[in-house]
Amino acid sequence: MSHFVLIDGNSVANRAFYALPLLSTSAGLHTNAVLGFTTMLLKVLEEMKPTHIMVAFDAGKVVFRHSEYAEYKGGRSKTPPELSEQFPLIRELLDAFSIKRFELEGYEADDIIGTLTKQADEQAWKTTVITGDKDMLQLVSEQVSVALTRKGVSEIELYTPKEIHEKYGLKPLQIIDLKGLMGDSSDNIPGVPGVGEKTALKLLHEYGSVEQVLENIDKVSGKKLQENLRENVDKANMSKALATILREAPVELDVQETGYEGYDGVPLSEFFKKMEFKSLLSKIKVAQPAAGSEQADAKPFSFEMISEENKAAYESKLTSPMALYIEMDGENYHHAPFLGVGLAAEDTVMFVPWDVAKEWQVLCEWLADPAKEKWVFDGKRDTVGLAWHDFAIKGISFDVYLASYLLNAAESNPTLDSIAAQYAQTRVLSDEEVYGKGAKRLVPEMDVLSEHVAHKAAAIWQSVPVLREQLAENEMEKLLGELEAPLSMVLALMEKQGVKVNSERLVQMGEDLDKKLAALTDQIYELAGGAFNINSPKQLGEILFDRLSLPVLKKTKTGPSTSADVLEKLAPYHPIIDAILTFRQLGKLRSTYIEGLTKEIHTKTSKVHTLYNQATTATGRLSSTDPNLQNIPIRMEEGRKIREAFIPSEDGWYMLAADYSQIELRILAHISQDENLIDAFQKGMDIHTRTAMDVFGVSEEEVTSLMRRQAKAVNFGIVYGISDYGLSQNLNITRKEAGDFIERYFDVFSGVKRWMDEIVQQAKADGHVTTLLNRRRYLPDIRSSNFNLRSFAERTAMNTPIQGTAADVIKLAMIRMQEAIEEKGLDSRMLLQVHDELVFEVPENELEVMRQLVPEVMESALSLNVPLKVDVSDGRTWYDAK
DNA sequence: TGGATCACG
DNA sequence: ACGTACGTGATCCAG
Repeated sequence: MSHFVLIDGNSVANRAFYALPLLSTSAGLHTNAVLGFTTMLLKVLEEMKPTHIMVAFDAGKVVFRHSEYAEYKGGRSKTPPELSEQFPLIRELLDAFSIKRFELEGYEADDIIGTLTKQADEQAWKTTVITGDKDMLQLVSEQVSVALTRKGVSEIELYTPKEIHEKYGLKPLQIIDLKGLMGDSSDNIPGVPGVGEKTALKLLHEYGSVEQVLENIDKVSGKKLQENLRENVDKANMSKALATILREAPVELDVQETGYEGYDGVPLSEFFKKMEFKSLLSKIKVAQPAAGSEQADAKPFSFEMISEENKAAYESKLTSPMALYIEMDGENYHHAPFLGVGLAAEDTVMFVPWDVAKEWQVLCEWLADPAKEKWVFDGKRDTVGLAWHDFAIKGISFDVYLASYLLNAAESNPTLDSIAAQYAQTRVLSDEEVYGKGAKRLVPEMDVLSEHVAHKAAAIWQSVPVLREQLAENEMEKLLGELEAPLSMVLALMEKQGVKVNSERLVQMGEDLDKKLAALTDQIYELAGGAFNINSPKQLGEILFDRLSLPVLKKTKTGPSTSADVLEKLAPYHPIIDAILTFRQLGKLRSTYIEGLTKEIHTKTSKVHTLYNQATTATGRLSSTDPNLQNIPIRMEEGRKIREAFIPSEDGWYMLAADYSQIELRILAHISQDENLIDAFQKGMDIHTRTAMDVFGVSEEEVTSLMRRQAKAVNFGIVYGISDYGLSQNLNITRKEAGDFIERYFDVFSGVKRWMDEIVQQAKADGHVTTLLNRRRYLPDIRSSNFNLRSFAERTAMNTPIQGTAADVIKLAMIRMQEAIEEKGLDSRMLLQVHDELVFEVPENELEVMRQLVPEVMESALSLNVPLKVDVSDGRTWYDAK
């Protein structure tokens, strides 16, 4: 049966460009979009086996829509030169694949594809459209499916009328009405103001089309919505017209000419060589032994199932290096049962059920042998998981999880299926596909499970050389090898060690809170004149703004805001406000920190064992979950008491906390080279007081507490990438006043101003910013013509080098600190990291040593042109280490 | 499941 | 004119 595949070339190239790090050949030619395009093509050819295939491109400047609406696509950022230069290469690529490409002066790829799918419908051909553009869903029919690329281009999601109905409750053609109502900022289609996806869907479910909605405005619920619709009838109609893909373009293409019989490996491998796609070269040889032969496909995947009986025969297969994946039942590796072990090398793939593995002496020795190199996905998970089973693992020499995160921190928490799609030939199913999700989650039968795990191991094996190549290209080998990889082993120790919790203390605090909350609840009901759910912003809003007629100062998408900063302003109007604020505060302590924390206490150890996520944040910081130990209260005294429940795990020991003082501003001083800021730190001054002196032009004695508070807010703003609006919100002053502060700040700290301008310029030129240790963050919106997107990216460009370098520094300090503890044979243990703070438990006889050693190591982690300063303190509980 | 809120740096 | 502070995670409600 025929299968016609139509590819939206511009859309796929764009997606690929922004999803992959900016790779280039040794000659400096950028190739990331080409690589993404290639990966997608190989996948489509293999999985869809098209009999006919074609790629459409936009052509010419004047698209017919422009004459209808001058702003069309006005919101779209200019194509960056790094991408433009790749289009000719993509054309070359298609020629090498012998795939027909097509463009039509004055028309977009959408319109060409729209026209061809109409013909396909008429001829009843099975057709699949590949694109990243959701608008194209309007083309779906019984004959035509649309495959949307996801996660860049590495995954595709197939839509037939059934999926569209399931997701939106709409017929494919109603996608046009959906866009007409909600608009599309990326194409600058305005839509109706105040109507987003939810409202648009509600309206369409009721009335069916834009026209029907407009005819029935009077019946629509919601006064504001009616008003918006009435005032924007023209906009809605125009938006619908703009969103409609043309299906009558003058396309003169004989579909028979797009017939596809596979590619010739010779020109393709030539092209790959030119692009320096070394890893893909091997792949096409396998896929293309003889043109046209049915046997051309890669050899079927196979692996060895290891059992008690046959294991002896595979002892010699445990080589070095080797890829290793440990499958566990669940996310939390402190508890998750082990299911099995996948192993892979050049010509071996094995699966060992855990019951077999744990009794296989040779495997356990291999795991513990530091000379046997292991390539893994998340070595911390393996290390901690195995430690709970009393097994050791040594010799982890490459971690694809960390490598993939460094190459693109925007894709947080990389999964093995997406890594495989980007860097390997083997396809790995997502865990959700194998296990199901939510209540339906189930460990599958052994045959399914073993194959899944075997694929994972094989994918790790194949990914490593590609990842190594790309890390080298981006000069991030040291960042991985000397920072993130050793850090993961330090974090493994900290997580496994855990922190002892005094649960009696928590219970006691919980009982106190229960009493106070009960009293507050009565008081609030009385003041409100009836019972309601205080935790529901909606119900609370009704009480405050309807029944008590308090003024609405701020709104959220769903109604009037009841957030703390608004309530604080309302406090003078009514006594209920203070009661609500206290209720919220205490309620948070009870639910998150008493009940939530108690649930996480490990029954055997009476400790909490957090999970540090090393591959989540865009800036390079860690995050902590289950429980989150990086947001334990400290600012308010009542909350701070929670820290009394965090205690040393050995009798007579102490908690010791050490935090960097003003690390972000010190880093700013270093990277901006601002003389004034450097001077302040070299003189060891209080930085907020010094800022107040300079900004307000007063002497140290004349700085009032208000001036210092305002200067402190300005310093925060500087680190966040300042805006007058943000500062005015924070300080409750006018925008003008905030603007004046900023101006005066930049007068005195002109080096900071210069650096901020430069870093934004640099981000625009490179498309990314970096930290001192060359951690990289891509900022695709930095060239956007959309003010909001661009401003956000600009602030990020200013903040990320600062926050990210601070993360680099403390990570380095943690590695040095663990080394120091081991070298000196100390019993003290590192327990927690809270961004700029490290917490240890320390035996009494090591207190003196640690009070010296910890600040010394932390302050010398990285040498800057201002000193780093660390404050250290200790006590019987975490609370007392203040 | 997404939004609002609030805990931390 | 636009409408925001930077980075996280947990809990609760409502649809």
